[in-house]
Formats: sequence, structure tokens, C-alpha cells
Amino acid sequence: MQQAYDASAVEPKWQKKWEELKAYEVDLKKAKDPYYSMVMWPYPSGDKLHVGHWYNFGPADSYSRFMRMQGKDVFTPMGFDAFGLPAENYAVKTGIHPTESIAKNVETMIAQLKRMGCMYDWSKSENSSAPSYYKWTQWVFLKLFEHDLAFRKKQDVNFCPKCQTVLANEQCQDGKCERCESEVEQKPMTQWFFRITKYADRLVDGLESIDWPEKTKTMQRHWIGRKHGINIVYEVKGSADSITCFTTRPDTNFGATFIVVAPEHAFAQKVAKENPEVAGYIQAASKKSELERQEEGRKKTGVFTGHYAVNNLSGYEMPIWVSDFVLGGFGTGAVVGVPGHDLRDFEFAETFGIPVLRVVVGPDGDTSKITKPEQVQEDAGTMVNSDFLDGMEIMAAKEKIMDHIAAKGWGEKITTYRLRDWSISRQRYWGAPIPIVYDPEGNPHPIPEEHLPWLLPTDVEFKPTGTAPLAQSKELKVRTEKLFGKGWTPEVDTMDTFVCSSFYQFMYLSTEGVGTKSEARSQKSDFIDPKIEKKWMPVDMYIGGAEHACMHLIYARFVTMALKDFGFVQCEEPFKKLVHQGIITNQGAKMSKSKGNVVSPDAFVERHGADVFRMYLMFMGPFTDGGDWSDTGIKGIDRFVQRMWKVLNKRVDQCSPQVRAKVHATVKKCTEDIPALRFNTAIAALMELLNDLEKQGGIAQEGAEIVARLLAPLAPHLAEELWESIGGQGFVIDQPWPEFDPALLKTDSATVAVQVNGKVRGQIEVATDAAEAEVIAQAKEEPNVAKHLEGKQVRKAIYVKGRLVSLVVS
RNA sequence: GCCAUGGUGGCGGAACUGGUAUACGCGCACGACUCAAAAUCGUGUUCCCGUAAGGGAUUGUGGGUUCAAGUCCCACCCAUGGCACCA
Repeated sequence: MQQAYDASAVEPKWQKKWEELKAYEVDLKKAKDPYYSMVMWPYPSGDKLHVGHWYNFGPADSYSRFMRMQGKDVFTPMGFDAFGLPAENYAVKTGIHPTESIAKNVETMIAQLKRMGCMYDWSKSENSSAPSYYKWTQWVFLKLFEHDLAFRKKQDVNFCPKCQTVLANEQCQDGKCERCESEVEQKPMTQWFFRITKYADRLVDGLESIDWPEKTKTMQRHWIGRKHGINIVYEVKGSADSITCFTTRPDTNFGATFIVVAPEHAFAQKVAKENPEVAGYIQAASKKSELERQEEGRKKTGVFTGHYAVNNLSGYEMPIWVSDFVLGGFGTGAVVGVPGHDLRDFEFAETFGIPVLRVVVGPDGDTSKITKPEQVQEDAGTMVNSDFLDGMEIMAAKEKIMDHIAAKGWGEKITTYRLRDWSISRQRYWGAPIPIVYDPEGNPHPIPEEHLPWLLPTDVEFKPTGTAPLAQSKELKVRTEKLFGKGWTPEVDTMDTFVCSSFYQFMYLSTEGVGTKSEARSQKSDFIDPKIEKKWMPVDMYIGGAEHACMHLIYARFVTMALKDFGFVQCEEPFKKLVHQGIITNQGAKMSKSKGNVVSPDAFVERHGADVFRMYLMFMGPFTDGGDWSDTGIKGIDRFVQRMWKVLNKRVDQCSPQVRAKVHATVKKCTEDIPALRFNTAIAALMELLNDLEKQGGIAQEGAEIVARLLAPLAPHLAEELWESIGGQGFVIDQPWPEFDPALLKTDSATVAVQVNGKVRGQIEVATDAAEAEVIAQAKEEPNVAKHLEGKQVRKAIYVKGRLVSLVVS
């Protein structure tokens, strides 16, 4: 009799063997059928791996293992996004240098990751805070600088007065600091930017070619916000001034009845000098904070300037207003109001008694006076009261009038974007130093490549003061003067950590391990071997959180495109296929340290093993849905593992035809479900099979070999142990994926349901190939069916092969 | 407010091009083993009526199409995620 399956002994045993035999190391040059499978690299925090990591990495590994058994040379690396604020804050609190705490955390996390039993190629790991890595972060900066894609400018930035630091847009929520909830101030500061806006069109158009979730693509499209429209110039009556308005819907321009400019607009500023009412409004508006504006909601405020602008199309004299619902920073800072067909314009017109004209008739044909907001739909509507546009569909009218306005010289067609250039300067310590020095006149100069890595100095305090910690470093100052001359000063800001992660997909392919061979690489000037890059890029499968949709996932695309243009890589898009795992919550709330509801996997892994924990997470529901954490069901997977171990070690001479059919049906199900990341149903199918095997009292050798292989992606340790115990050679993960025989899936007879007037009244067994008439006759004879047919006429009879008979009677 | 996705037993969730709704698991109940408990095994388990056979109801709500609707169409309600005066 076999012993119970003991995960605590079996799992370390196989982990050791995999490591000793380098089972997961990939020869990037020799690999014949490359498949690059990547997960988003974790931040090495002291909190260790949490359930969310397991939920991302475990299933992703099962997918990689499946692809490997399809015969692919699967490369799946792991690394650490190690620069960033948490380590710096920890340093402020404890005085321990981030280099030290990060090294310790990385070590712990590697041990934990190995405990998961994932097939990472550790010989090619990366750590973004290693000089051998950030040398390349700096190199990327220099290349962007060289091509005028990195530049310096003064701009308002988000500044948290309590944390004494600049925050990225994503670190401000509703105008408040994400961490301390203080209200964020807008402060003008000189910062470095990457000119991502230059790539706006490619970033939008490229989305067509990649296999990403539609939702993520939509978010990126919206974030980039490309809009085709026209700038129309309106002359101010009795003045040499003019106001330019951007609009995407010039087709409705015959309905324009007013103009609104932002308080910051030059015309508003000019009027304010002679009109105290306007000046007062502008001053009041500028005092309002982001928060106050939001609290006001959609309530419209404004002030009339006393001036009019002429609509050349209709001759209408439009009053010019100032209102803070128009944003100074967007478009031209002025809009033309078409209250009949725009929600905001309607609200404004209603508040101030401005006429509302109808110029579009909707599908309902209603031409009455407009009394409630009617937003123009892009796909339905006909022009009215619009002179030469009358009767046209709106989209056709839009094209016609744009040409008309442009030809008359009243405006110019233009495309606008919502995307802004990427601010990458951070007044923080723990990041890659920006490789720039300033001459005595204050002009920036790139640090020559031979001086990279431009090392992060260590002689600094971490306490936040509002200026960059690097400014305190004597060593950095001395180093700069020594290399460049007296009076030269270093840049003291570091780079946003998103710069580090924007190109790591290439780094894995060009290194040989943290702190070992990667040191050698840092001596070379090659970014990546073009042959390797061509062979492996783009990444075939990328799995990670949806929260990166408009940050990392845009930045990485931008940097890849730029590197392609510079001639260093050949791929346009870094990630061919992208999948987001769902979020695991605890009692409906996101897990976070501050809420104290983080579930640690360690205790479960210790009790049940990594296989059970991984499988339980996969069994909870669809991978992309996530779910609410509960540990009640984990026992079911534990039982599954124990029972599977037992029954696969019980031999029968031959499986019954029914069990053989079930085995092949299970192969089919797993073959379809695992690559589609439907792990929950694949596991359910294996459970069904297990129930049948137990009824049979065991399994034939041939069947056991199939089942062990089916388990290999989902429960890697259990599968290896099973494979060994049934006499398999080598690692099960190196075996080919089993194939199913479609002939075995067919059965001779089928259970067919019989409905009478839509209600199931009985079941009959029929031969699969029985004729329709025969089956219907048999159905009528079924006792309970017959009862319901008594005294009635069958009007219609339908047979769905092998499924049901539907009888309609009256 | 706008956009997207989704509402199925006590719970997590299955369900192919419309074709026996509730697979699989958890939990629960009863039984076996045990001095007892845990573990394990067996049986049952959508709800209501019925000992049973059987009948009725049921996939957020209300309509519709169809021999047949969780699945398709219309209206509405609710939940989650994203965006939020972007012209």
C-alpha cells in the first residue's frame, strides 16, 4: 500500500532536482522553437510574496509549462523592480541603506519564488537597482536625449507638502496624496520629460496589431485621446482680436450661439484689465483648488465679457463669456458653444439664458424646440437649419464643412491628443541617477557613455526636505568636477522607476544573472544581440495586473518603438499577447498593509504544499476574474491531490471503454482549457475523471501516464513524483503533451431527453446513429411521455441528434 | 453623468453554434469505521408539495421572438471596474 502523499518532502526534492539539472535554463542562441513568457516583475518589499503574487505567477507558470509540453523552448524569466519609494521610506525610518534592505528582500523573495515551483530561468534574472542594470536605464536616457526625445522644461507638477516630494499623476487620487491624503499643490518646477507625445499616433495605431484585452486597448486609446477636428478662428467684433476654438463637431456650427474662454485665456486676461467684473471672476476661479472645482460638480458659473464674435457661417453675433468649465490647458482654451447638441453647452446656455438652436434631427424625426439636453450621436442624425448642409447625414456634413471652412481660410484642420509628455524627474534618492551634468553656465550636457554606470552616491541623508537627496552628496560633486572641470555640477534628480521597467523585456535576453555575468555585460556597449532580439521578441505572452494599463504598458511600448527607430531592436511592439489576472480581495476589500487584511500564503503552503495552494487559486474561478479570498475550499484540492496520488498508483489491467473515453475527453478538455487560461474547468474535468477512476478501482498503466502528464502544468511537483512512481523516464515536464483520439470520444448510445410542449417528461437511451423517425417513435412510447400524450395530437416533432426530442401537442 | 463588464443553489462557480440549468468543489445532513474526536469512506443535497412515483416553480426585474431562452431582442434595476466639465 502506498504512503499518503507528503508535499513537504516531495516538493523540495523536485525543486532541488530541477535546479541541479538546470531544467529551466534556456540556451537563447540554440533554442529552436522560442516562446517568451513573461510576468510583470515584482517589487521586492519586506512584506514578502502575497496572495496576489501567487495568483499572478502560479497560473502564468502553468501556462508556460503547458507551452513547454507543446514542444516550445519556453523562456520565462523573473526579476525585481527594485528602485522606488518603499525602500527609501524604510531607510528613512530605520537608517538601513536601501542597497542592504533590497538585497535582503530579494534573497527572501527568490527563496519564496523557488518554493512556488515555477520554471524561472534564474541564470538570467535582473534587478533594476544593480549598477549593471541601471547603466542601461541611463543609456536609454542618453539615446532618447541624443534624438531629442528627452528634454527639460518648467511646468506645474504635483507636489505633496507633507511628503515634500513631487508625485506622479498616478500617485494623486482626486487631488490628494495617495499616501498621506494631503491636498496636492501645483508647483512650477524644472523637470526632465520624455517626448512620448511624438509617438502618440503609433501608440494608437499599433493597438490594432496586438492581442490585448479590448478593455486595456480602449483605456490606452482614451488616455492618448486622439481627436480629429478643426481650429476655427472667430473675429471679435469691433476689435483686431480673434479667438480660436477647437471642435470635433464643426457640422453643428450653424447652431453656435456663444463662445466661452478659459480664465487663463489671453482674451480673458485682456478684458479683465478694463472690466472689474471679469477680473473678479478670474481671480475667484484661480483661487479654487482642484478639490473645490470637483465639489461644484457640473454647476456652471461664468461672466459675460461685453464682446461678441462673429460666426462667419451664419453671421450670428456670439456673446463671449469667461467660464472655468473651459480648461486653459486643453485645446485652444476656448470653445464655441452649440447648446442644442452638447450637454455642457446646454447647461451653460440654460444658466445664462442664451438661445438654443436645433441643427440636427435625430432618428425620431423630432424637429421641435430643444428643451432638454440632446447630445449628438455620431452615427445618427440629419442636418437642418444649416444652409448648404441641410439634409446631409452628420458625418458627411462634418467632412464637407471642414473643407468649406478651411477653403475660406476661417480655420485649419487639426488633430489633438490628450497624452502629455512623460515627466521622469524625481526628487528622490532610490532611483537611477539622470546621466546629465551642467556646465558653469547651467547648460545640460549628457555624460559620455564610457562613464556609465553613473553611480548612485551613498553619502546622503534620506530625510525628505523637498530638494533632491543627491544634492547633499560631496562625492557626486567631487566626481563631477574631477571628470568635467571646475564649476560643473551634477543633475541631482533620479529617474521615475517606470523608466527602469520600460525595457526589461530586452534585459532578460542579454544577461546571464544578477551580479554575476551581468557585470561582464556592463563592460560591453551592446544593448542586445540583434540575432537574439529578433529570435525572441516580441514577448509571446505577458501576464500582469490591469492597474498598469495606462502607465507601464504605454511606457514600455514607447521605449520599444524609440529603440527600434534608433536601430537597436527590430520589434515595434514589445508584448504580442497580454492578459490581466483578476484581483484577489479579502472580504470585498483590496488587500493592503494599511488595512491589515493581507493574506499570507506561507502558512497554507507549509500545511498543504505549493501545488495545492496554486491549484486552489486556479480553481476559485476564472483567472481573469479574481475573487474574494476564503480558505474554506482549499481542503477540496488537498483531497484531490491525495486521492489522485492513491488511484494513479493502483493498477488495473485495462480501463473500461467508458473510462478510456473519459480519459480522452479529459485530455481534450485540458488541451482546450489550459492555453485559454481556463484552469478552473480543466481542474474540474480532472476531478470528474478521478471520480470515475475511483469507481473503477484504479487505472491502467497507459492511462496513468496520460494523467500524470495532464497534471504536469497544474501541479508540477505531484506530477513529477507520479511520473517517477509509475516508472516514467526523465522529467514529466519534458514529455510531450498527450493527444486524444477523437474516435474514442464517440459513444454507441446516448441519453436523449424527451420534451412535451417544452417540458422534459422523460429520458430514453438510443443508438447514436439511430434514424430520426425511430427515435421519435421510441420517445412516444416512454411511459411518462405517453401519459402526457394521452388524448392529444402530436403537431410537430423535432429531434436534435443525441440530445433531445421535442414533441408539440395539442 | 458617460463607457465597459457582470447578476445562476447556503457559498465559489459550470453550461458547446439557442437543445436535459445547477457540472466540479466547499458547506451541510445522515450512515460506516472509532471508547470518542479528527481524518477517511458511503449516501443525499436548487426550492416547494409528496413516503415514493410524480408534479409545480426557478438563472436580477418586466415584456418579446422560438417547438425550445441563462444564452437572442427591447425596457428597467443592481453590482464591480475605468473615465469624469477633454470641446
